[in-house]
Amino acid sequence: MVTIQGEKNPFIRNVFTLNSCAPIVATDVLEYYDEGNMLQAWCDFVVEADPDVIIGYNIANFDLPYLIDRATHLKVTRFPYFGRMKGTKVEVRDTRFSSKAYGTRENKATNIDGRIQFDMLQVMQRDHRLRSYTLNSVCAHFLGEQKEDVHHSIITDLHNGNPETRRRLAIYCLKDAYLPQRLMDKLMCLINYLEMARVTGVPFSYLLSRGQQIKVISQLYRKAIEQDFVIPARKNVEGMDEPFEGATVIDPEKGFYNVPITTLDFSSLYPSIMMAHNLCYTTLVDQREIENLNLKNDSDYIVTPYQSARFVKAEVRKGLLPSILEDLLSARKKAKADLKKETDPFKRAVLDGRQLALKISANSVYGFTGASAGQMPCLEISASVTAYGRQMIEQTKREVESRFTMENGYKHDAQVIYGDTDSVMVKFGVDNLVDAMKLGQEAAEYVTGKFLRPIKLEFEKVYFPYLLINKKRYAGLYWTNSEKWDKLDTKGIETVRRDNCLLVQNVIETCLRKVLIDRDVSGAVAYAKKIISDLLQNKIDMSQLVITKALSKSDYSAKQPHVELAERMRKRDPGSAPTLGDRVAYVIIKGTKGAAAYEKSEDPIYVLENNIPIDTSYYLENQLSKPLLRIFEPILGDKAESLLSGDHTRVVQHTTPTIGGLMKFAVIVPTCLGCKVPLTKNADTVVCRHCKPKLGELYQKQLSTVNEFETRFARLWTQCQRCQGSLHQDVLCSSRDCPIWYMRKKAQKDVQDASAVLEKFNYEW
DNA sequence: GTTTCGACCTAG
DNA sequence: TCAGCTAGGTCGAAAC
Repeated sequence: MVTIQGEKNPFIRNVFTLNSCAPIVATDVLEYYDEGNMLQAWCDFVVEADPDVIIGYNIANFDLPYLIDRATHLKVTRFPYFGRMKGTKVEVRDTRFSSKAYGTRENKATNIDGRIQFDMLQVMQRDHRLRSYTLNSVCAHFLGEQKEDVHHSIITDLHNGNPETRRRLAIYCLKDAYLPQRLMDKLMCLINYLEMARVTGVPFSYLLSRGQQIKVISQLYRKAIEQDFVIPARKNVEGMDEPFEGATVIDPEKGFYNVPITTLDFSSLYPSIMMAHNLCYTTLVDQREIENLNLKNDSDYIVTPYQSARFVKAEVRKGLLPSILEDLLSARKKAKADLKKETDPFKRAVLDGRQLALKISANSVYGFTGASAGQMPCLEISASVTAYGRQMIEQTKREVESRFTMENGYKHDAQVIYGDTDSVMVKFGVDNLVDAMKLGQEAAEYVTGKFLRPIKLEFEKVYFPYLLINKKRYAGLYWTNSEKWDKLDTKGIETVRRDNCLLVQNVIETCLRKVLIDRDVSGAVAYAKKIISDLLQNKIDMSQLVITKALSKSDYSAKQPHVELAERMRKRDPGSAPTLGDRVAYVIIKGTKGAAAYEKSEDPIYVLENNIPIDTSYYLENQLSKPLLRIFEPILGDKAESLLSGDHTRVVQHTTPTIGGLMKFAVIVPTCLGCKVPLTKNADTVVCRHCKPKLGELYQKQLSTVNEFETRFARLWTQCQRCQGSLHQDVLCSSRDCPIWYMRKKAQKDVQDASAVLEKFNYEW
């Protein structure tokens, strides 16, 4: 039902994992035959166990509100009092959180005073960019194990079944509670969040319910009070919402470089600019103040490149922001030093995450000053920072290109081929790593000398070879020492984007590895051709073709595949349809000729259940071809075109639908049976407005298809989804010939895993 | 048929 | 008192 675990941290008494399915099952185990009694017993148990922290997966938006609702419905009036404040009722309220970084999301918030809630789903969504955030896929990603999802619609059946089905349900519930805890332990989420709360001085709950601003504000308050500053309650400045110019991205010299490309980076560029020039609210001065205080240019204050904004020097008054930044960066330095010493790969990942978090926190100080919708926007600071940054990257380019020349005794003229914000990629013209690194070191030191402390240009890595596709898009083999490369680094291209299908990601990744690591261009071409051929012959697993996109708005102006699908799913089953902020998974199915993509998107599970054919040519033309051409064109030139034509594209296998009526229905839905006009808005009417006057026979036909479909769909839970053989247990097929018989194996393993869990906690059933 | 623009996601 | 920033590529629907 619940798992309780003591934490190493002496301040946390225990951590409590919640899964609201559990009480339902517990009716058997605990002999509370009345659900109301059971809920009350659960509440009493929580009070007795007195947890400091309650964790779970999606507890904030599902389990807690569900329990409260259920108790209200059953009139268990004493239930909502499991917080630590006696007499304070636990209540659920709706909130809406909207941020550019985290997206817009409708949330429920439950107050359980005195107990921390830590929803691992929210943690995962904030800290990790994943394609899917189901417990299943997150665990597969981080723990290498998964549970089969139990569709909510069969939970009641499992419960009302027999001891065996209830046992199965109980195991699911236990795993549901156990996996979030494993996840939390392995990623050290709780510890990292506690540290973040300590560093920034915000209440723990803010870390999951609020954004970056509150953290900066909080640090600002801390520093301000030390120096007897009072922060104005709210600055109501008009015209603060005008945009300001950001960073420079140097025009790339696109192409494939089979020579070492040296990368030079400013470390923490924006924070170091703010520190170097003492930029802060407390150091900004205007003409009147300069006159009143008799300040002198250069010796007392500096003029920045943004509209001649003026700031006093640190000797006159040290700014609050620069000292906050110093704290954050020294903490990061320590994390990085620890990282160097640590050998355990997982702790390394954690330390790496921590230093990244501190870096993000430091960077968001600049973002905070530029947040026009925020509490203390100050364009003088943010725009000065970016203006300095632009000057610096330009100057760096000039310095490198003017010093490393044949005229100055070097073997070649250096050329900056690309740069973004705080980095420059330099082609020194040498053909080996040792020289490229030596020159990089020399250049970094040379350029650093041209700037104020603590601004520092660092040599970190060499790319060799390097494929520069466009601004913010490149790939290269990453070297930090000349003996062995570190990794294949890709930026911006399909391998790191989540809005492509896995097929594209894998093909591009493999081709890049073949080209950049194995130096086998013809092998890469052959591989790409093979995949294209497989795709057109339907040999690619559907899981490779699933595309996911975030549903980020509630009102869209243009039609899109994932938005239309979410709407259709809501009509089928409002309970399991994606909601605002969720990622919608879809595949593109065959439809009428010329139909738009948004008419051909479909839920992968639905497609699997109904054996709907996939539009493979869409995947070739709209998903694979352009990314492939982009990486092969710089290498092969015009010959790259041959990838997309030739014998391998000729063999096209047309799958014939195996379940006629079903198939027809599924494919026909998006268009009118009468005139083939796509049905856009009222797809549930099945016939378009144009045809409506003469429904008659056509409508009847459609209705019977609908009926047939619904009957068969309802039976799917007792039939195998592929071969229609009868299922003796849940979704396990009885026929070994069935193409999805492996599901049985998976499920068996699942039971074994869960049994091990049971044993560990000495549960008896 | 071409251009514009909204949406998504990423780089830094 | 909800909400870090700008630059930029790419895709596909809508507008022309």
